[in-house]
Amino acid sequence: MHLSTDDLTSALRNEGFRLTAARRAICAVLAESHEEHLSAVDVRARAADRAGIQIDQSTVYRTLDVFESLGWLHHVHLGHGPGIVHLSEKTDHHHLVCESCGLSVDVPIEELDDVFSQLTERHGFAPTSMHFALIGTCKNCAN
Amino acid sequence: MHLSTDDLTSALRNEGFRLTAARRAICAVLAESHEEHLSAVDVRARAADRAGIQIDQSTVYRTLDVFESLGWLHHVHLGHGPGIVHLSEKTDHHHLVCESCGLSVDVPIEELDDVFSQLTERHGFAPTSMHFALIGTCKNCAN
DNA sequence: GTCAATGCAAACTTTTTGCAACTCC
DNA sequence: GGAGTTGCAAAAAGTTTGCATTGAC
Repeated sequence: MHLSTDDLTSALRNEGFRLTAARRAICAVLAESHEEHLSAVDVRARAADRAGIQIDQSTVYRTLDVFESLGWLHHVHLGHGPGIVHLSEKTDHHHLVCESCGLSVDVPIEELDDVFSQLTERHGFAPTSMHFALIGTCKNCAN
Repeated sequence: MHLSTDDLTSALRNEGFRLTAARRAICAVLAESHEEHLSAVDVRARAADRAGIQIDQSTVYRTLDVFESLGWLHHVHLGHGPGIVHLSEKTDHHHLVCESCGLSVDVPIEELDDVFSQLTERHGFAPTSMHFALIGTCKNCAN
């Protein structure tokens, strides 16, 4: 169900990219970051730590770019500050961020189908990308 | 209906802030930027131009911060790049940005009431801030 | 005269880029 | 061996901050 590190590394190879220690480590971090919100900086720290090597931040950005251009990865913005990365295979979801407590809730995109198709009907606009979070107030903070 | 430059400047004074040439010019630019999407850099350029004085970018940021902390102004993100500013009095609206052509459509928040209250019912989450645009595909680009 | 506001320069954060050195295939 | 990758250093973009000077009231 979830992509493994090997899935990612061999897919990279299949696409004609070279496998380096840095890339292997980054693949591993992404494969393991199931529900986490990791920034590129986080990815670098973890990958370097995990593989016991040093990896430059620019290498991470470049590798994430490769993944993103292959459509395997997306980055989203939950607020100001760094974007966070997501393997695309993870169930597509929108991010709802509570402006009061900062809590971030993932809502599977299917659950927004009705909501979004209303938008499309009324405004001819079909939301396609969950690139920016929706900011609001969560249940707890509403009380 | 719309706030005038004088509304803004005298409101500033009433709040105990000092009126400077820079602030007057910035107020004028904001009051006149009805449906436009101006960044802080745009505001600086226009205000300086309009008043025939030089205004530092940091002054603009500081003044916009004052307005924002008074709740008179919001800044929103339509995509990567600079945030854009809005007087709060302008009808509240959400921004729909077409990822294909870049077109940005403003949707009055009332028209999203149904859509958003569904979200609240189902996910206990009430969207309150239009801080980030919704990214998708517009009618034209869908064809 | 005081204190808020400004300009200027410098720092900051996140991300991108140029380039020589390296190393994967 | 040769092209794809890397690290390093520097730049870029947007925004924030420190501080001495200015100017509003």
